[in-house]
Amino acid sequence: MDLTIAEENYLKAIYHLSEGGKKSVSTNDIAGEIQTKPASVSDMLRRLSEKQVIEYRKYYGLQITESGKQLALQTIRKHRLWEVFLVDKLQFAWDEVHEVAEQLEHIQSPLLIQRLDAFLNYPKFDPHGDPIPDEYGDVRSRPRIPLNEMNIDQVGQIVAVKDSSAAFLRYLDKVGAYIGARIKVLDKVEFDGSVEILVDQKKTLFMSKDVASNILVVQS
Amino acid sequence: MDLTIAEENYLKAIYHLSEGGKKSVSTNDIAGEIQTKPASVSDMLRRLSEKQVIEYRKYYGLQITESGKQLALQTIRKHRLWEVFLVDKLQFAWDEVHEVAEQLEHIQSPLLIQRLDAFLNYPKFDPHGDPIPDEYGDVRSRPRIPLNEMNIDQVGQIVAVKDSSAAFLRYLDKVGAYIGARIKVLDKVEFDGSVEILVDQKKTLFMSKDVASNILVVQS
DNA sequence: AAATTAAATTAGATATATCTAAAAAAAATG
DNA sequence: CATTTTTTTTAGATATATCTAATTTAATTT
Repeated sequence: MDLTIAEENYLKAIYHLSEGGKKSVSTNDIAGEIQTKPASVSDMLRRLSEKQVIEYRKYYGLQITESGKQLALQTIRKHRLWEVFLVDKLQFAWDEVHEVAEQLEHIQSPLLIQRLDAFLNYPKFDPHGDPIPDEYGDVRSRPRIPLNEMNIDQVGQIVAVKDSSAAFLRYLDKVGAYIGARIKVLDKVEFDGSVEILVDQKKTLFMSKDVASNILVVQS
Repeated sequence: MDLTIAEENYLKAIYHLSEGGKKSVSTNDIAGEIQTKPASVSDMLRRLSEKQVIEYRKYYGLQITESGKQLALQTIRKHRLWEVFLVDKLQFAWDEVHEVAEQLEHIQSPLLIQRLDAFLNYPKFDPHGDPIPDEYGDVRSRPRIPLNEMNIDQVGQIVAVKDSSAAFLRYLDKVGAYIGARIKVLDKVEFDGSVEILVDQKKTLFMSKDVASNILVVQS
């Protein structure tokens, strides 16, 4: 079962929305994620359903099938491997890689991905800290919590951001926070939820609850 | 002026056929090169003409424009850089790279190609010995002649093949001829044009005129 | 529960890219 | 130079992917 590029993009969006905790994925949600109109989504859902990568009942809802999930995971695997390549080998900044990886993820060649994986030394996480599924679609993710849910004096490591808009990524870069940074919570302000953290045992940083809740960490 | 992937492929084929020595490029030639039907070619020629990458007069013929040539050269540049990447970095064999490079050549990101070029150390030739155009479309190619046109006792180096079909490439590999091999012409048979060559000062090889005329060499 | 609002789908259009079959133009042949 | 053959183009169909506008279904409100 081969998917077109558009179908791959829809399926990836559906997978992300399904995993995003939401109970059901709506046509509007998908339209928002893909930057398209609900009418186009309805059309595509019918096609994806015919290809059996989703189960779909009109006006009711949809569910991604096991084979659909596997296909989505392989696309995600390719996307994240290419991101590692761009950052590690071609000196891209971690907030510049998304668009190019969106194109590269659709290249079809199992051998290419196998070799790329080896060339990059089998990375387990992409430059944003997101886990890279293996060739069987298995993801070994560490438990991650929003920074604002850590307690005072706890230490951990930034592993990802929820909102990966270029604007937010640039903001993080500017204040000196980055994926992989080791942090310690120095203080939490009760009434507004803002936090004060120590980055790499050197720099003190103050951030609003809005910002802190967008940063995901693993505790150590 | 942005081209679709199909348009890029047609334009590249037209460029190759134009450079291939032939005085005029026919609809049938293009259909053969692209693996499509003449009717589809006619349609596409109209579109390429509208986008001003070719000049086209129905039933008469076509000419690639300067801007068309530049676009084709950039696609070829990308294709060949990716081939170098696949062979040098990912251990692909030189007869395995074409299909994947056909996909990778359509990735749009000037920065990516700039960085890839640097990462590969600004290669001037691809794994088949074909020259890589620079970012301005300039190609510095060495004078190349078919192997069967060399004279007895002359020495040189294999730099490319005319017919790069997988079958032919595998044949070459099998007999021990490869891009970069240093050769010396030991004998030429007048009546059938076949040649006997010494490869890397070790191995003696006998080949028909058909094979020899498909192998391009630079003399030294 | 009827009326209103929101969400989702269908109908119909457009654009790309392809095909087969038919028609037109150019080239080759007797 | 008229006829045949080849080449090329057009006409009409199909498939993908998208849109706007209209319709249908579901959810919400009164």
